[in-house]
Amino acid sequence: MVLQTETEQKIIVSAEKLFYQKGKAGTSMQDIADDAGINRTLLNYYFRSKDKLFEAVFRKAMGRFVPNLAAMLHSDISFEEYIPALVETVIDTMIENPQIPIFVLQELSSNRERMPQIIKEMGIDPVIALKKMEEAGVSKVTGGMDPRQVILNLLSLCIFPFAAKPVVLNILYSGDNEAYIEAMKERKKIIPQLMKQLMSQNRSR
Amino acid sequence: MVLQTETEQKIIVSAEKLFYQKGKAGTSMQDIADDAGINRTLLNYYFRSKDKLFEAVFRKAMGRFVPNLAAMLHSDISFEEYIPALVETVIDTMIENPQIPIFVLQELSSNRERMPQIIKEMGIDPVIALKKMEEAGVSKVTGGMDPRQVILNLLSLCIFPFAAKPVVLNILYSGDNEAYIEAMKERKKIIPQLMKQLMSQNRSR
DNA sequence: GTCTATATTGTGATAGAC
DNA sequence: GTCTATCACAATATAGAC
Repeated sequence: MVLQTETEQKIIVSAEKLFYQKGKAGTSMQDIADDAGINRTLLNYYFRSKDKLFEAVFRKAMGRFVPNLAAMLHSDISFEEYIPALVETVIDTMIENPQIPIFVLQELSSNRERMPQIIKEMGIDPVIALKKMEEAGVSKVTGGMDPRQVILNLLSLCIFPFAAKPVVLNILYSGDNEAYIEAMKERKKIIPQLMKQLMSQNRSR
Repeated sequence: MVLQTETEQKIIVSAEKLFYQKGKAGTSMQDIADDAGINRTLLNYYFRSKDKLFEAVFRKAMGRFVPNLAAMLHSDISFEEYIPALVETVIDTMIENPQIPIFVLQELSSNRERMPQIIKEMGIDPVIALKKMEEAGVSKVTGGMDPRQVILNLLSLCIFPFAAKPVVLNILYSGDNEAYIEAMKERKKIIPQLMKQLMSQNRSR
């Protein structure tokens, strides 16, 4: 994975671009070869099959987010303190590659058999994660609200505006990409504030 | 659209099911015919082409949400008061068809030319919408926070947990669909509360 | 490693019999 | 309205020359 020929890299770059935008089924090997400016059979030479090539791209995409989420779920640090850094990392990663959330979610939903397997491979054990969350004080801090709802709120606020980029950009920002990006950057400050408010609000009731 | 033969209905039902799950490119006409238990050529007889069939399914899916959102954006009622009913409607619709959000978002992102056109056709004019929002007092209520960020927060909290259902279900609810649905129903109460807190919190600063 | 040629299967769509 | 037969083409993949 570290040592790659120039051709191999060109393939990965084009495959990422097209798979992200049009999905696995919507992208042909020919499309990728054309985009990379190479012969189509080279894709098979380097990756053997479309499935294998896709898997490589998919795992690379997952790998940019899952470690961050896994770190949060397994962390011993106070959940509340962990939020700002997590939000910053996740949003920065998505600003670089806004198509990843929708890509990953779509492929997971059309491929439900492999889901649990991939999740496990990525190092997330749901049971342990929930236990750690409570140990780390999430349920105390949220004043009785199900910690899973808190996590859901955080993830929703971070990820959705990117998953829905085409709609958000068009409807709310009139197609102005600069304005959209600025708004997303602003959310790195907004979201931790909101989470803090929500959690302290709940605590005081 | 009102009077449909039995065959036509079978086609739509199967097409919805498969397009929702596997997307346009991931679904063949044969897949749909098999699922409906009819001959493949009947799809062409009734809908002329795959594009036309898909468009019918897509518009039907959009039509379940856009009117609600458009009603909110164009409404004269106080934004704050409008929230609980909107959240209830939207979440109930998604509980019925959890695959729609990811389906719509994915197809919009792989088909960016037609986007603005369809949005406009559905009766949402971004410029008017934003103006109406401010007239309706959104920016006052949010105490200076960009009203678009408020809308984004609301939509994120409502839609994301469904768009990410496969992940959420597996990681947070250990694959227990009953528990997942219960949690989603609970959000019909949680989200309006959160929004209210967020907006009054901002106002008092 | 890179190309041409080719095998095989799948796909959307239509014509025409019933 | 529904079927069979058929078309034109695109898809993945491999064998073999260079």
